[in-house]
This record gives sequence, C-alpha cells and structure tokens, in this order.
Amino acid sequence: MDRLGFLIHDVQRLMRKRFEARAGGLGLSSAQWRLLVRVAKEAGVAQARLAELLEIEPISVSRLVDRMEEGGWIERRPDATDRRVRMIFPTEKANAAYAEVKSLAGEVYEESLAGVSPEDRRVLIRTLDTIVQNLTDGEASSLEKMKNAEGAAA
Amino acid sequence: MDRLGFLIHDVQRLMRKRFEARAGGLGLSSAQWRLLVRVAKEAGVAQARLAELLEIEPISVSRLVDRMEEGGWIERRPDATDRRVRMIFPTEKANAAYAEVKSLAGEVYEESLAGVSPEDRRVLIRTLDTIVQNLTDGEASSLEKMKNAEGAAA
DNA sequence: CATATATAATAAGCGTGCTTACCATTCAAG
DNA sequence: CTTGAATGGTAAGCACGCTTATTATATATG
Repeated sequence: MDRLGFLIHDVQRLMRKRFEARAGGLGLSSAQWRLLVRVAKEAGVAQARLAELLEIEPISVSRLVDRMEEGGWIERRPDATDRRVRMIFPTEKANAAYAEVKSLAGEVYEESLAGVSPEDRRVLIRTLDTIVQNLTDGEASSLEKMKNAEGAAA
Repeated sequence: MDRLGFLIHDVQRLMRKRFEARAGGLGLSSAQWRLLVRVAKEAGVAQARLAELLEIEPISVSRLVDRMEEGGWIERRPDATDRRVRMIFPTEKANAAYAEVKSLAGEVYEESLAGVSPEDRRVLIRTLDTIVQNLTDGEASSLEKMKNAEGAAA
C-alpha cells in the first residue's frame, strides 16, 4: 500500500499525456478540457463559480481563461447586475469540438482500463470517490471516518 | 466510467496537497520526496538514470536537483570515469528525514483509504498497476490487451 | 452618507512538468 | 586520428497549479 501515491501520480500523468497526445491537434489541454465541460453545461457561469466547481483557485481559473480566450474557446462577457463578474460562455468552436473531445476522452479511458473487469472498474471508481471524500471534507484527519464507512467494507 | 480522468486528477491533487501540508515543515515537496526515495535507494545514481526511474524528462530532473541541492537534500559529484555525468548523493539531512517522511506518506495513504476494505484496496492497487502498464508500453493503442487480460477478469 | 467588510478578478512570482535547442563529452566508423 | 552520432546535462520559455497581495465593486453597518 506504500506505493499508492506513486501509482496515482503515474496514472494521472500518463492519462493526461495520452489525452493530450490525442486532443493536442485541437489545441486543447486536459485542464482546458475540464473547464470547457463545465462551461458547456453551465454557459454564463462566473469565474468564481468555476473555481468552486473545478476545485482550483480563482487565480488559476483566471489564467486558464486567459489562454482559452486567446485560443478562441470561450468568451468573457460582463454581468449586467454585478460589474465585478465576468460571465464565461463557450464559443461556437468550443461547442463544435465538444462531442469529439468527449469521445477522445472515452477512448483514453477504455485504453487505460483494457483487461479490467466490470466489477473491478466499479470498485476502482467507488474507491476513488471515497478517497476524494476522505481528503476533501474539513481537510481534517479523517481517521474517524473508518467508523461510518459507507458501503465500503462490503 | 466517464469520470475516471476527473477522479484520478482530483485524487492526485488532493493527495499531493495533503502530503505537502504534512511535510511542508520540512521543506520537501512531493516531487522532491519521490526523487529522494530513489536517491536513497541508489546513492550515486546519474541524473539521466533518475529521469528514467522517475519517468520524467532529464531537464525536469535537472531543475529539481537544482532546488534540492540548494535545500541541502542532495549533492552532485562528478563521475571519475565519465566527465559528462553528475552523480547524485543524499546528504545527512536527507538520510535523517527519510524515515519521518516515509511515515508521513503512510499517514496520508491511511487517511485517503479510510473506510475502504482490504479487498477493495487490493483491487485498487492492482487496477492502477494495470492502467500504468496499459498506458506505458509502446504508447500504442493497447486495445488488443483486452485479450491477454492478466488475472483481471476474475 | 460614510466606513468597514466581503467578494470577483487579476498581478506577481514560485514549483513542477513539458518541448526545443544547445554545449560538452564519449564512442563508433572511417 | 578525425569525423559524426549518441549521450549527459542545462538554458529558455511555456502550461498549470499554488500563495500572497492588489484593485474594483457590492453590501452591511454605524
């Protein structure tokens, strides 16, 4: 179990690399793709809300949006009721690329999971969800969560 | 299954963040810790070999080693037989911190996996290993690996 | 109204990865 | 030996995350 950190790190890096090799021709990085998914589902969202959804800092959204605006993927528009806010909209180019990039991501997932049984896939997703929860809420020690273990000790 | 990339990304980021919150007092980042583990096991290793072991580019090792040398964690020494090579050695400070940081990493893993059964932990590690293999060898399409599925379809 | 606090976005600067390009050195071929 | 390719390391510059600090606007409170 002492390899968990290394494994997660390797998997993340390899999946990102593979995705970007596939989608690189479009000029979309995986971070940009993640943001685009949110914007596609929630056009007009404010940057601060995007930061919440993506669980990154507002400044990171700001820089990401800068580059994506330059790339013609999204558009910043002022909010009529709150002049602090910049609303983010996908461009036509983004909408056109959406389906294709989604399918590319699906390919990468399928290649990653080649040879993994449906049951093990379910366990993987469920366990990763648990880890995210364990590490997210409260930033606290989380050890007491071994008690309320929701459906994990099955 | 279409959340796999997002999940892996989140888990990696959260684990790194938690580790660095713990080990931050020592002045060691998680990337530096990964490198240190290798150097501790293989003192005198060349940077190019480190790049292979860590599966990052030589230039990344170079910059990392720069900062770790400044931090007093490692030492560059010339190789007597090949003047191109810089051999990397852990300092006393690094050796002293090794056990402690290893235990810190163990804590983070345990917190991450709170509420996850031993069986699911095994599946997690095994599946992550499979993903690394699928994405590593050949950089090829890997889809044909669904045939030789080693012990995964159980 | 005036002042204080909170919020949205950005700026500056750092760490860690990358690509591309460049030296210095080694090794293989002629 | 000399030329040329391969190898080890680094520099420059980019993407994407972060922390800390700043500006502009909104809102709450005196």
